[in-house]
Amino acid sequence: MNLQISIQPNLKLALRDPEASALGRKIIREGIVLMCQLGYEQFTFKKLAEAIDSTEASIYRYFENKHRLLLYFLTWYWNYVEYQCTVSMHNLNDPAVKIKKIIEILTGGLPSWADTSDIDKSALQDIVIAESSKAYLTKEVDDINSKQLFKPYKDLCHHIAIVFSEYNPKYAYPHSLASTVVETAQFQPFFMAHLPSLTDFGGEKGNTRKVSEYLESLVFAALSAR
Amino acid sequence: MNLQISIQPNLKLALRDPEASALGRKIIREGIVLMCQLGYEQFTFKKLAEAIDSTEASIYRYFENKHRLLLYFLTWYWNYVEYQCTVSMHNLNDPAVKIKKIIEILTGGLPSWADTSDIDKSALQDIVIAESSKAYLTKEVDDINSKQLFKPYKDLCHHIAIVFSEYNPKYAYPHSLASTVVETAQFQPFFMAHLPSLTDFGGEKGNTRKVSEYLESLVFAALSAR
DNA sequence: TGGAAATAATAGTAATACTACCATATTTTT
DNA sequence: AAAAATATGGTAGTATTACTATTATTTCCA
Repeated sequence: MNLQISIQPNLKLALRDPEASALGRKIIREGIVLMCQLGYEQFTFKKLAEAIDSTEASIYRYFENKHRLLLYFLTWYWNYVEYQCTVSMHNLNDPAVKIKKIIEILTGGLPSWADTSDIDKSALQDIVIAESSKAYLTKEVDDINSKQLFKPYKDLCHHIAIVFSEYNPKYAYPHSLASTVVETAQFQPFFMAHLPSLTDFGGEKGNTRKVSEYLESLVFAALSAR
Repeated sequence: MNLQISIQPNLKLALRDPEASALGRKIIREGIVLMCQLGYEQFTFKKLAEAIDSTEASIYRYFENKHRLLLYFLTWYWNYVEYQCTVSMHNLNDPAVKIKKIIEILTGGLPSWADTSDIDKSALQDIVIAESSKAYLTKEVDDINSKQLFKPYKDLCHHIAIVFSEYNPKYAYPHSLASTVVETAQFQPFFMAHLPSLTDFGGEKGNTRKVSEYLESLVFAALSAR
């Protein structure tokens, strides 16, 4: 089973396929680590070029700008989550069990099994938590959306919404609940680490189990109401 | 009753009180309109200076940088929401009614009654929706938090959490639910406008009633479960 | 009316976000 | 194996951003 196929990001994101060359792969591998360290705002192509012993101009031949590189990272991540969900639910029938599995995956609680890529998934997840909103909270959002670049994220939410509807076909807000859950799965760990008074979870780093429990109780309550 | 008193932002946010001078007031009034138009990334002090017929250097005497100006706007907004909540709930006893009122205010569905300020609240609300996450999704978050600059936001969430606990003292996640609701009240309208497939609400602009209904059902389900 | 403070006007710096150009290395095609 | 195409490196350069500094002028207010 080749994992690469299913997590291949949209090629429109990049000017040329970064997985097809040594330099491209270095841009992705090291880019993830560096953006995680510096944060999106402080991250620059110049710094990345220094880190991988290349030049700014060479990186620009792969990605128009750092926002596209961020989108590439996020696309990789959402495709990976989607893939994990698909595989995990392959032989599950009970929607309740499926929902629990989805939440476990979303909060990163599922140990990522070995795959062929050497992406630093922990760094990638930190990027998703801290930067993913910046993918769409921009004036370019409609333009980017019209190029289908949010498709993996929207598809994931849609598939989650379908499982919610399976559990309770009468529920009126499956898509809103799906996007709320996906967003909350990023925000609550961030709050836990930096603004703990916005949560009810102890400061123990990586207390993702608590976040899962909260989300489970929220989802099942919403889907079971009245 | 003087509204100004209760929505005075933390003075540590600004180098000098912008409400105390004509230039300062222009920075705030026009700054809100311009940041709403351009978005946080494209907004610059230089552009604002041109718009108010002043200079970059003069604006820097009021705010260290544009991130602090954004924080000032958000602080104003959260103080305003907190004030609206306080006044609205003054003679309410039923926690269920209080919760409905809070959600109505959060989604901006409550017509803002006349107050003495001439702030463009519609533009301010657009800024909150599109930019508020950028206040804390930065590597400076711990530094800013240690200066208490998120206090109004955290206080608001805390007060909402208290009302949730009033409704159901046994509920285990009042703070997480409060921050989830406040965040979702911003994200769902954004999705509605730009990524409608992430919601279950028709594209009719300003369909805040639907967002309120979704949030009400979510909150009451969560607080009433089992 | 004199002094302090605020603002304007101008200049300047380092960094960012690119674009352009050319030489060289590598890969692909024939 | 030679020729052609493509990828990369190296260097430069531009416009904009995010500031800081200096001095002159205006406004405030005691």
